[in-house]
Amino acid sequence: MQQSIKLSVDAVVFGYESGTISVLLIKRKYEPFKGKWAIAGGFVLEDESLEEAVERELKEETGIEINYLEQLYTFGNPKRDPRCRVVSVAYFGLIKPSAFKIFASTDAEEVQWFKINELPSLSFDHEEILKLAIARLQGKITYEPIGFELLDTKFPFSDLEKLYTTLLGRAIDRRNFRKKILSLNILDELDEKVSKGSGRPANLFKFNRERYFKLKKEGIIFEI
Amino acid sequence: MQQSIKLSVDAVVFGYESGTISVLLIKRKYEPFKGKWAIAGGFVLEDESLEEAVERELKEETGIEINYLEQLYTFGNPKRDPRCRVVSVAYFGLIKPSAFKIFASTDAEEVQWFKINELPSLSFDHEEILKLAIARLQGKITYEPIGFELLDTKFPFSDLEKLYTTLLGRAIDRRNFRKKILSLNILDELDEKVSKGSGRPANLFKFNRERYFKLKKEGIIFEI
DNA sequence: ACAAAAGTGTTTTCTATACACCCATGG
DNA sequence: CCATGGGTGTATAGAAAACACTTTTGT
Repeated sequence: MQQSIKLSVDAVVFGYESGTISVLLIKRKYEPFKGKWAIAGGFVLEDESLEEAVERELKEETGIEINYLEQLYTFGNPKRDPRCRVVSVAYFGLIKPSAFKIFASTDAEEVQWFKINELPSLSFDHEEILKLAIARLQGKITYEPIGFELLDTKFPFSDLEKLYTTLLGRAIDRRNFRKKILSLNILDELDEKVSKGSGRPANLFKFNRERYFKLKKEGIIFEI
Repeated sequence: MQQSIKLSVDAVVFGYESGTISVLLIKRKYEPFKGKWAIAGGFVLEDESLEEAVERELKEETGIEINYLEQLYTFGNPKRDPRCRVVSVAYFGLIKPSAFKIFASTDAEEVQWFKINELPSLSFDHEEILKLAIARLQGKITYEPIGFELLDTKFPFSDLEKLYTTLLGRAIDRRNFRKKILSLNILDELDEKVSKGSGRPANLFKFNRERYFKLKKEGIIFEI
């Protein structure tokens, strides 16, 4: 049996900054879909693992290096690529946009952050992939803590609150939220304050790595 | 770039009968791992979707047709197959063993149900795949109802209770469990009884398809 | 009558939710 | 002194958990 299916990886990278969730997209330099936006990705090399492939492609096409990536889903519709049969393993990542300078190279003509409610039309079946990724992101916050990968190392509590508000798409009770999060014991309160121009300066917190990842593994039932 | 990665699908099929969870395995007819046990699977054909491929392979190798299959994870370690680079998309299925006659054919020399705590050593990285599948099965019951695919159409309530006890690996409170499940409104009580030799005969129930799948889609938070 | 499995309610405890005022700073 | 965002406690309602006896059948 001669099989000639190609294998690619794609990465949906989410970033969070000042109250909005964005996705990193590239503008394709070559056909098919030349000039159209797409999520970053490319073919897997023969001797690299899938994770190595996503990380390499992300680096090549956008300049970012990411430390949180998880497998999302594998898309194998025979017609998803007009050229030939391409099966794509999609990944899902979270970063702080401020931590990296994005720049286009290789297959990308341009790289840009798009707010998730202001997305352009996309190449291939990337809209479907993105839709699934967004659903997963929203689902995640109900069973594990989120934030470590998206916030600065030191942050005022309101940043975390705003992140959750944004992800949930609705207001949350500040007092109950604080109670809940603090009871999880994943934050360490620092002896530092930060002022945002006006108002009372906020205490800074940082995630306690160890307890954060422990809780993430165990899983929580998280009702906000 | 000339890529020669092969793509396969594998299916972990779980069955439940009289208090034990089993997995369907095949004994390999050819090298590599000839004579060793493995989960069913095989290469994806060029013009079929991944789902079509799993269903075909399952039918060919074991004789079963399954109506509940979901994608589990894609395994892409470069060394997972000794012959060449093979990336495998693993699926996860549930059936009632009683509903099908299993029989070996094509690549399988033998097909057999194995209790999940009495597994033989497996080919390739199939132990890893199975481990993940078991974890997923256990995780599933916390956020959606389980049972429709695993139990007979008519069953006494104690069957469902035993299924949960088995999946959770611990005892549960019968009264609270019954209250919880009945309040979900996914069961219809029948006007039939069944006796198991001794003891009071049990009322039979069946799943209400519509409400079961509706709830499955919505998701539940399920604490037993 | 007894062994074996089915069926059934109430109380207690915990957790989620709703809700409003004071505090610290900058201008 | 006022505008702005930060920080805090209590009361109520609802859900989960703990818990034991009665019923129906076969032998």
